[in-house]
Amino acid sequence: MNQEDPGFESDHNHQHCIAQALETAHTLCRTRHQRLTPVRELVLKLVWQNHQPLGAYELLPALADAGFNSAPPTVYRALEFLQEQGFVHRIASLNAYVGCPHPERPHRSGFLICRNCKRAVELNTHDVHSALKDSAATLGFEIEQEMVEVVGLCPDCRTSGADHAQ
Amino acid sequence: MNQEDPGFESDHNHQHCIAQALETAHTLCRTRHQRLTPVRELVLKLVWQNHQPLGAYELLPALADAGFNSAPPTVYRALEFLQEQGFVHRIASLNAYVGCPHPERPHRSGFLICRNCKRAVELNTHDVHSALKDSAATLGFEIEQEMVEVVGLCPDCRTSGADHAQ
DNA sequence: GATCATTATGTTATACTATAACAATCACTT
DNA sequence: AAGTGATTGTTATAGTATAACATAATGATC
Ligand SMILES: [Zn+2]
Ligand SMILES: [Zn+2]
Ligand SMILES: [Zn+2]
Ligand SMILES: [Zn+2]
Repeated sequence: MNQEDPGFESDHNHQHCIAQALETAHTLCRTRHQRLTPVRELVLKLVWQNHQPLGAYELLPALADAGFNSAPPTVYRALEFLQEQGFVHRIASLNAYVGCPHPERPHRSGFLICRNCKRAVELNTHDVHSALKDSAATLGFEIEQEMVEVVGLCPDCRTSGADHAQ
Repeated sequence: MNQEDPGFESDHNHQHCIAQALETAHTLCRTRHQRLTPVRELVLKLVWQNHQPLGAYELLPALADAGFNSAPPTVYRALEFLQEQGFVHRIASLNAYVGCPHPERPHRSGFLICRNCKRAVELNTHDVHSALKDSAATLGFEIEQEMVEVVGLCPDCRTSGADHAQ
């Protein structure tokens, strides 16, 4: 969303993304008097392993490997907490979860999702929100949450000729 | 989306909405050489029974009553056809389906969804799309589909004091 | 430190949503 | 009438998410 965010640039140092996300989460939890417990931290780390949204059930094996209970409620509870804190977003059209690069302030999330490589990049939705607010105001509707999920082809997949029909 | 669409006005003649939707569907199917079979027509009618999105499994009892097979594939196939023809939209955040008032031309759908009365109103997403296109262009992303789902309070539910926290 | 209330996790079961696979039937063309 | 493709019936299963209750860990209070 900011200039320094990697977007769809595939050659960034992703270990840095992960380390940064974990550190931010720790800091925010401390100031918010919330607990980033081991299982929550692990789920956050797993969600951040790459920029592709992960389904809840894809996380369970790794939880089992780490010695945690790996029944669905465990991962869903962790994901619920992480969402409440703004550390991850749920992508409804994929039933999947992805790390948020800017959890320090709550925001309306929007995503560009590549149908080929499956990466999802969070979008600055300022202008989209303005447009939505106007439309909603016309109808007298009071916005509380927005979900914007755009599917298409990322720059890498366009140039690599992956633009065959889905 | 157009001026004459009811939006959140609850006192419109909804039988007219239904009749209109069915007639439009019949006409479009004829020109498109598609078949609006009895089960498809029934599902379309059921989805249009009100302006609240309906889950697939909520349609099954009515299918059984009408003498159709009421196993899930029946309704999912009908919904798939109706979506392909643009007669209904799926709302991903609700796992639910709602009739489209303007199936005559394909369009990117957006919805305002009231968290209190559960009604969903389709939105003109022209300005939203413009904003999205700009953001996407900056990142080199090629848009193919857009999903915009906004949750909040409709005018009726705001004035009737239903604006307690969810 | 012991007590207590609160929060978090473990565990089992189940609800909800959607599709796979194959058989039977229907509709249209030849 | 026969053949072909589309549609529907049927059974089974995959995939996603939560309910309910037991147990354990945490943090505040005495
Ligand atoms: Zn990264
Ligand atoms: Zn891609
Ligand atoms: Zn209506
Ligand atoms: Zn309402």
